[in-house]
Amino acid sequence: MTVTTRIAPSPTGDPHVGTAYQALFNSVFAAQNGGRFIVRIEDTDRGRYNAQSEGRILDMLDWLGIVPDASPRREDGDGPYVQSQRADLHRQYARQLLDSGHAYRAFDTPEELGARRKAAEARKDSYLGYDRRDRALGREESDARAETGEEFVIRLAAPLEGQTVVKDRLRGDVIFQNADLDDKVLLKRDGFPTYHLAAMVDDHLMGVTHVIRAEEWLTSTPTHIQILEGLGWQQPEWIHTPWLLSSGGKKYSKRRGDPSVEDFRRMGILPQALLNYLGMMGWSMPNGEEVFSVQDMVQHFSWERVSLGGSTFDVTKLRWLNGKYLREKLTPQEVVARLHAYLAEYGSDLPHDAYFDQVALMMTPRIEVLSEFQEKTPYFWSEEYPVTEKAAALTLGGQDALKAVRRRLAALPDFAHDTTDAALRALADETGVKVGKLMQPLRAVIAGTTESPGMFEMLEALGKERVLARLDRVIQG
RNA sequence: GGCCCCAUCGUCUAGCGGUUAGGACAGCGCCCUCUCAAGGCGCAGACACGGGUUCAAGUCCCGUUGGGGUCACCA
Repeated sequence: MTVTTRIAPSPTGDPHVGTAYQALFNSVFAAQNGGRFIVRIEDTDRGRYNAQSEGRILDMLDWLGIVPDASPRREDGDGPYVQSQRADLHRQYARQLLDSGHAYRAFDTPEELGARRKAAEARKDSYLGYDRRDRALGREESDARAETGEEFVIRLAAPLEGQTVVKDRLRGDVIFQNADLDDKVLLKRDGFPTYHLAAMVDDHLMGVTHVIRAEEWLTSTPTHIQILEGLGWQQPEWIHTPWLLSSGGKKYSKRRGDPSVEDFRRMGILPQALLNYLGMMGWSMPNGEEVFSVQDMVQHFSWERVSLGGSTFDVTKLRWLNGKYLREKLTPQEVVARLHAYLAEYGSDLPHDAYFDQVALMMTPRIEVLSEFQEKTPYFWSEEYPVTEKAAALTLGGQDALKAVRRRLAALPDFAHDTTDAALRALADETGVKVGKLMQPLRAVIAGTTESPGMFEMLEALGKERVLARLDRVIQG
């Protein structure tokens, strides 16, 4: 049986980092086993459905470079991969469960249920599930009431005694007492299945062999097992992955203000770096290496190396890792190409020429994320660049040095790195001042700031004409 | 509240009975240096607690505490 894994995101809003996390582990495990990884959109909650969301989730996967073997954009014989289009199938199996006695109709209205639940909470009942009152209804009565058009849901007739054991790959046997469980809704009044039914039906029909999902699903797994048993289907392997948390120790969530994948993209995080970072959340390479590719992960992945405590997402470390990719993992050509494409995507019209490459290369060790590039380089793109207070003071106080420097630079045949280097050092030597005393005012003038790339590469890039003009603009007398 | 999961530096983690408890990010210091970075070197920093088991426990067992999840006609 070929290994098949899946993610089943709900199209309710922004593409979630958790979805990317699950996509990573699911796709890596499938790839390692020569299996298939599929994406199924779970849109059975018509109330929370968001039309744009599906496309954005699929776009996110594209951007990350995670290619599903099947998805709504890549249908094969086992689809459709959009759950709402499979509702007939779900109804059919709900019916089968009903007929085999593994499920029953419940006619309680949502209002009744809500009231009873409130009462149970008020009584401080430990059992807050469905009280199973319609489970006692005879089939004839149930059929008759349904016949008259009375609305109902179909609930699982879960076993009342004994236990259900979840054989979790990561946690071992997790034992649930059936008495603690309740009869979950399988088919809602609107005729759509709940996640519980739909996911199990689809997973089975799509040949999913390993259900790899977040830990929050662990407690509903007994229900899933019971549905599978009711249908007479084989269980997949269950694997519940650890939590992704945000700084407060709470679940990582866009709603709490944590960045979405699109936010990271906008920030100028590389997809490789994001994937790498996600990979080290809860998993580590056997050799301890922290910088690794998806291919490395495919090669070395094992559940044994997954740690179970939740991991707190640290944007600072992600940024460091992203900088590492910029400096060490990407070739200079790749960096300039990525950077230019990024800037173009967000509205910049800088031409991609040799000058751009030159500036990009000298800035590479000085930025961690792509969005920092333009903020830190205004003086390369215009004669009107901001001047910091410190730089202004340096310009004012360094007039003598600036005059001397201007004279010396003006006499140079060209502004090649080595030429200006030799000239300024010679000037410092001759006048007996430290070379820094010359360079800091110069830097303040040509960059408007005291922080910049190396002086000589900067001079070479800017060129003689622009540099002298900038000096002339500030030299007084 | 019931049930379930989890627990090593601030953070991500290594450790799978015997270690001076290792690495990375962040922090701090030094070096390099024309500034800022990058880079190099170093400092500081953790086994939640209590019982067992064992010659030996961060590692195994139990309990406590703490954190999280779940108990929706949401996924």
